[in-house]
Amino acid sequence: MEKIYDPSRVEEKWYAFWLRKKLFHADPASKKPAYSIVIPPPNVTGVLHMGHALNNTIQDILIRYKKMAGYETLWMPGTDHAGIATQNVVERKLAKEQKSRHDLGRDAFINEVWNWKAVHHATITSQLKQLGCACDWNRERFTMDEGLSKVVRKVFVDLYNSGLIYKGKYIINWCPRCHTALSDEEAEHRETKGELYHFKYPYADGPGFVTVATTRPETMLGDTAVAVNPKDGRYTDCIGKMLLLPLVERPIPVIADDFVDREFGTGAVKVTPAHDPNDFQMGLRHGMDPIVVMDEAGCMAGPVPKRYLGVDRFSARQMVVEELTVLGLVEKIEEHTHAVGHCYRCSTVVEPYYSDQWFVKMKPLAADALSAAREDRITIIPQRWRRTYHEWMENIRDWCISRQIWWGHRIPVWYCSCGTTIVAENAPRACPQCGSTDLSQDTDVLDTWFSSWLWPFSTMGWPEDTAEMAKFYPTNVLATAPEILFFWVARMIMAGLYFTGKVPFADVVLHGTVRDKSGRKMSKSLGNAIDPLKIIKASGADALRFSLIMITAQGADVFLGNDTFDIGRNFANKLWNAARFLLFIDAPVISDGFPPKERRKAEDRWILNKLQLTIEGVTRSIDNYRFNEACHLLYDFTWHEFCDWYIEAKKADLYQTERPQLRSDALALSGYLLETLLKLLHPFMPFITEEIYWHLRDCAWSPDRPPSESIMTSAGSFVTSAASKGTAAWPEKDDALTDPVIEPRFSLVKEIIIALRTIKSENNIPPDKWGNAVIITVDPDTTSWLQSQSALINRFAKLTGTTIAPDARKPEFAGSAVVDGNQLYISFEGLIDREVELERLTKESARIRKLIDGTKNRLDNGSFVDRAPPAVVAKEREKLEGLVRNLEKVEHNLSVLVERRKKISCR
RNA sequence: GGGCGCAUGGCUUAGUUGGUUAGAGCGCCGCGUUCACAUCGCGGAGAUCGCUGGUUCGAGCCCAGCUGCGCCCA
Repeated sequence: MEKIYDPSRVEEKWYAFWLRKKLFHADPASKKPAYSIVIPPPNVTGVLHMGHALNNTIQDILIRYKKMAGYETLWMPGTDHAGIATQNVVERKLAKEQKSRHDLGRDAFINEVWNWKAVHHATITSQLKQLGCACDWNRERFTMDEGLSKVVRKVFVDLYNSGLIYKGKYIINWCPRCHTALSDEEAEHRETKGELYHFKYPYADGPGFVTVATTRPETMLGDTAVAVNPKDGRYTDCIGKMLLLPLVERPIPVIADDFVDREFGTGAVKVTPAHDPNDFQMGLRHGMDPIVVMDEAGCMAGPVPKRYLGVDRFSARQMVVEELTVLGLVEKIEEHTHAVGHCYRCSTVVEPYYSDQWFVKMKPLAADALSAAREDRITIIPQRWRRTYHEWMENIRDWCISRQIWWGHRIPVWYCSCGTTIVAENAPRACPQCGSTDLSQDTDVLDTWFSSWLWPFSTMGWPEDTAEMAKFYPTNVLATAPEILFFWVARMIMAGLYFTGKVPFADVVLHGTVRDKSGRKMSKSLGNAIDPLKIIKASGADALRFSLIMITAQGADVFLGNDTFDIGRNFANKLWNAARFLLFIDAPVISDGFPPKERRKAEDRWILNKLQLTIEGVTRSIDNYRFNEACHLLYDFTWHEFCDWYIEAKKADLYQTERPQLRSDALALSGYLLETLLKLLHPFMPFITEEIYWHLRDCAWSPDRPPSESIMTSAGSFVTSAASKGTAAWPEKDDALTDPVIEPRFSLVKEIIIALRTIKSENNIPPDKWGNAVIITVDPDTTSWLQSQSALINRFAKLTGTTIAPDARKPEFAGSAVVDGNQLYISFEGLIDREVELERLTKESARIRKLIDGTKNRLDNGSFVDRAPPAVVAKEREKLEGLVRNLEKVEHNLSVLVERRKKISCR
């Protein structure tokens, strides 16, 4: 074993081993209880980023933990065709060759995307493997594979036949760059600085004008009215009058509508039904036909003055303002900040656009999904997101599912020249009405989420009654980011309930967003992304995973810097070296098995008790999805208990050769502790734990264990059956090894050691300098207890000896401390610095006084004594007693120092 | 405009039903390397828990208001 752990030498080997052993393969025929997760499918042409790393590590922890705990686990992997994003990527590639998708034609273009997919698909999946993900790769799915495509068509037809899918002309979000409609969720609203323009619209017949305020001058070319609030006294007289729309010279009426906000601008707004969602609604209420004045590229078109034709919408805005200025119709221009929709794929400003699209009626679907959450048939973690989910469900709007792109599931609708619309799973041969074979399929494709929302059951073979559906559906957990709560999670719940009658998962675990140190979202375009693969290369997947999970509080955002991953790297190295040390004790032979109770020493009892608490805590934390808590427990136990105290304490037994049994016991205990620890750590750090476990198995400790067994499936303990519990690989708390009595006793020893070390350190006495300590104990029980631990104290505090007695003589001049009433003294000839000691003790005395004051105040308060639970009061009294006792002794030591100083200065 | 969340040492933070001497990691200071690990060990300094008020015997934790920041939806 190398002195420094090198993950690059072991990770690949173990992943291959797991695959070879088919450890990730789920068997639907298994008798074990099922536990399943479907992966949030990453974009098929994407690359692994930190968000994926966090998301998939969480899933992997759950899967490995449950597998070890005896479940038949399925982690369903797969990828998403990501319609717009993937099409954009391939179009960009074509653009470099001076080609457009139209040059290729639809079929050739789609072919091109499939080729691209074939090349890049391996990237993301191999990266998930590098991360260590225990996915069942034999079941890997793709949203556009044959089976899933069939499900998409079936679902479309079903919803259409049930009246839940319809086609119609409505205003939708249009991306002029991607040339497609977007759903409301895909239009991101961003606060944008702009201007509020005040334009005068003159009356058609006579003098005067109405001033309207708008943020989008270019749309005025499509105005069909000006609206005011009927309750707005300023405009009462204008209602019903006609205005002459400037530039276009079209007469438009002044209408009254409650929707108009009297406070906004001038209280009069222009109405453009074809280019604003609110105006569209107003248009419907007042029977106005929308006038479309832009084309699909966002350039002015339709019934606009000729000079505007083909002008880009933002240039048109300038033109309109300039021309109205010339006409003297601009009253004023104010700065104005408002929310502007941007395409979530390309950030282009979205155009509200009136066009023919397909929609899903959401209200009927939402009702069930809402009650599922209300009735806790589904749990959202952390809980605070529940409300967000409820609110979205309650105010749900219809879902625009048609996209004017080529890459995706083509809408299964055919039109006949006779006017008949045919909605069918498979292409019809002829029109059922007229028999014509001259049919053309709808050119649009479906929103990618229209396949994603079926993911939890389409991947398992629905609508067939597959073994997978029976065993693994519904799934247990969905782990994802809150950003796609609406896009995906809510819709999956709706689809699950509607099509399978079941919520698709019991728990939704929402984790935070990965950010850089200054709080900005990590993104390629910002250039602040940390590449998880670089981290894996440098420090290993285990270091990446452990660091990430350790610093990620449940549901909270994560802030990553370049040094963040040192946590996991250093921890892995610590673990490695602890194991290396134990395995280094040459030819470890366990002659006598796991030591029975009477052979266990204080440190053994203490660490075994701590281990049981750790098993319990880690298990509970994972069950509650508090992964960082589990990491902290494991980190602290491994480093600050197992390594810092236990192994150090055990060195005495391990290095000696006189008494083989002591050595054997120490090895058996250490072996048991280490293997249990490795198992608890395995879900977080799969590679290094498997590697060390293999080293353990490979030595004399495990004569009966084949080295081919994985830590994931290795039940019980190989050290000895005495300490093994359960039949699963995941450790269970063993009540025979808990020992609550030892904890305070061992803590006292630790505190005394720390106090002695502090005296030495503060007085600048080199740690290797040996000396004698005196402990004046507080009672007989403590005396005998500490006496039994004197060897440990001497070794840890690096002392030649310690005198422990209730009436021990205290040294003439010494460094001192008080721990639980026990007085500690170390006298180093001429080395104790009086001033240092004076300062230390003064500080200590002040600290205790402060605590005493607080405690006294509480106890002097009559109502506290009367009203607080007696146990709390008793505890306070006890605390006060102890503090007073300590203070007296500290004060005494202090006074001795002061006296000495006086004497010296008198001389 | 509506909703949600956050504010704890220099930095990042834990603190799950109110009673702990408020923990940790990084950074900092001092000492230390034959005997697992310098990706290390030992010790130390550093926090009136954003502000104001309230509930309570008792508030980092509960309530209200304020300030600042973030997110979501209009």
